[in-house]
Amino acid sequence: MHDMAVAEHSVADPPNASHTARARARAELTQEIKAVARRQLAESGAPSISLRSVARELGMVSSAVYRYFPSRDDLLTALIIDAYDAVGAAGEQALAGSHSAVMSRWLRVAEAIRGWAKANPHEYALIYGSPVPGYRAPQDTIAPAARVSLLLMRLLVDGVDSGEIDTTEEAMPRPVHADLAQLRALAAPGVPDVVLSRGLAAWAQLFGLICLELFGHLHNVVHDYDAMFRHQMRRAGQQLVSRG
Amino acid sequence: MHDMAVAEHSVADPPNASHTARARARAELTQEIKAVARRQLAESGAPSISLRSVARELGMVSSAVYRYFPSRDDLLTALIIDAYDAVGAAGEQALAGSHSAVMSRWLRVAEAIRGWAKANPHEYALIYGSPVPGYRAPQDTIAPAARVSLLLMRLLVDGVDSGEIDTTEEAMPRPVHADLAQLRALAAPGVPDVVLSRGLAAWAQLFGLICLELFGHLHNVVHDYDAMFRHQMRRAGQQLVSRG
DNA sequence: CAACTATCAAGAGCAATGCTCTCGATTCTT
DNA sequence: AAGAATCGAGAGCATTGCTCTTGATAGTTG
Repeated sequence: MHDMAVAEHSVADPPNASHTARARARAELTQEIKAVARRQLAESGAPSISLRSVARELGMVSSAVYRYFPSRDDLLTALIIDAYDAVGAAGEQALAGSHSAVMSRWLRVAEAIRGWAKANPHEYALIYGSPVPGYRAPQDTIAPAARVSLLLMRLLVDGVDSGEIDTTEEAMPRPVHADLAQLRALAAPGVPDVVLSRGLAAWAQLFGLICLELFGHLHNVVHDYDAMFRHQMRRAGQQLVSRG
Repeated sequence: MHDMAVAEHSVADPPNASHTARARARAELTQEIKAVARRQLAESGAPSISLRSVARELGMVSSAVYRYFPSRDDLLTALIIDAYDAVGAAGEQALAGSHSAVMSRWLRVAEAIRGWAKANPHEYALIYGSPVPGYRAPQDTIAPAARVSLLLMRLLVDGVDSGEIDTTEEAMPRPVHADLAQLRALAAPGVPDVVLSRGLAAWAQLFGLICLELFGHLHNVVHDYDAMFRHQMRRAGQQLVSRG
């Protein structure tokens, strides 16, 4: 659908890339730049990533970096894409080859996403916190962003197929039904409105809780974050599989 | 508890404040600076608030602003406090003098908070998005921050008192119980664990959904945001008052 | 009222940033 | 082997946050 294949070099590549010495050097340096930037991100957050200090750390001059990323925002966009990919991978790995019950898979995905978020708080903030540059959502980012959402969708599809998820119909406002119908057509064939709606609720609860925790809004309220998260996600999972 | 009374001038006031001409001028200018900064915030987001441009707009030189706010971060902190206050006020006003059912009051508060968030997205991002400067949470901010949370607490207390909220006991992990017990002692006397737990779930869902919507994570998924939000909050309210 | 002190706006200045442009040198293509 | 594309380096510009000094007020105190 969207051109996700590129997503690597922000500057146009030479038409015949990939095997000349220069192309290899370029790919490597691009990676190195991202690596240094990612380290700076992890250490002190997105706002303090500076092209100049990245260049300095790599022993080159600042203007040289612009050959690889046309602007600071493009560097950030690259990091955003990688972060989406990383959290998606973390989620996927959490239930790789596991065909256990929907409920336990839900718990595993939730823990995996939160685990990644706590391990990389600044990267999490970069993608799920306030949008940093002037409200960006370049096409390149939306495909990797969807990766983790598709996990939940697959969970819903499986749960409906196996009968683990209660599909008792329920009244639904027309515009809500319209949105859910489109979502079903796009990524969750056979999943009825009620289940999709409960899925969104669980999703919001998952990311809402992580945001509240990570951004300090539960300070002095919750102390054993692990236990609270597990407990909340267990409840969320119950309400996901069987309607309340 | 915490020294919330001050919260206005970031530079120490002269001991005999408030009625000399100079003190009045200072208070006015402090407000003007905040006003201009808030406008810049609303227009183009927190990262592009610059002390220099604020000064320029007020016809003074940049160093003069430092007499009123010792650093850019202190200006931001002032805006954060005001934002917390504003969202708190919005929530309180939504159910001012209304003694209707808990369910409808919950819906009203939720709509009010989201309404404020959509009207002031950058201010919302400032307080509920990624923490901007180096992980700040000065004492001055935590009292205004609690203001909106207390709304939900009062709702829970009222609902339990009136019997509108189902209080059937439920198994609860020990550490979760410990946290909830402390929360109960602090702000929700008489509200059992189950209800507090469901309250946190509703809270997470509310802010999670607003974040997802505001930060663009529901783009191309939800189109009628109003309807979807209302629907989700209705469900959240049902699960808040009666256990699922 | 006079003397003293605290506060203020203004200006110059410093280090750092993002980004642009030019200039040789290298590398690739034809 | 000639021509074109790409590269690293350097200088430079506008902007930012912040500090320090200076001279003019406004305030307090004798």
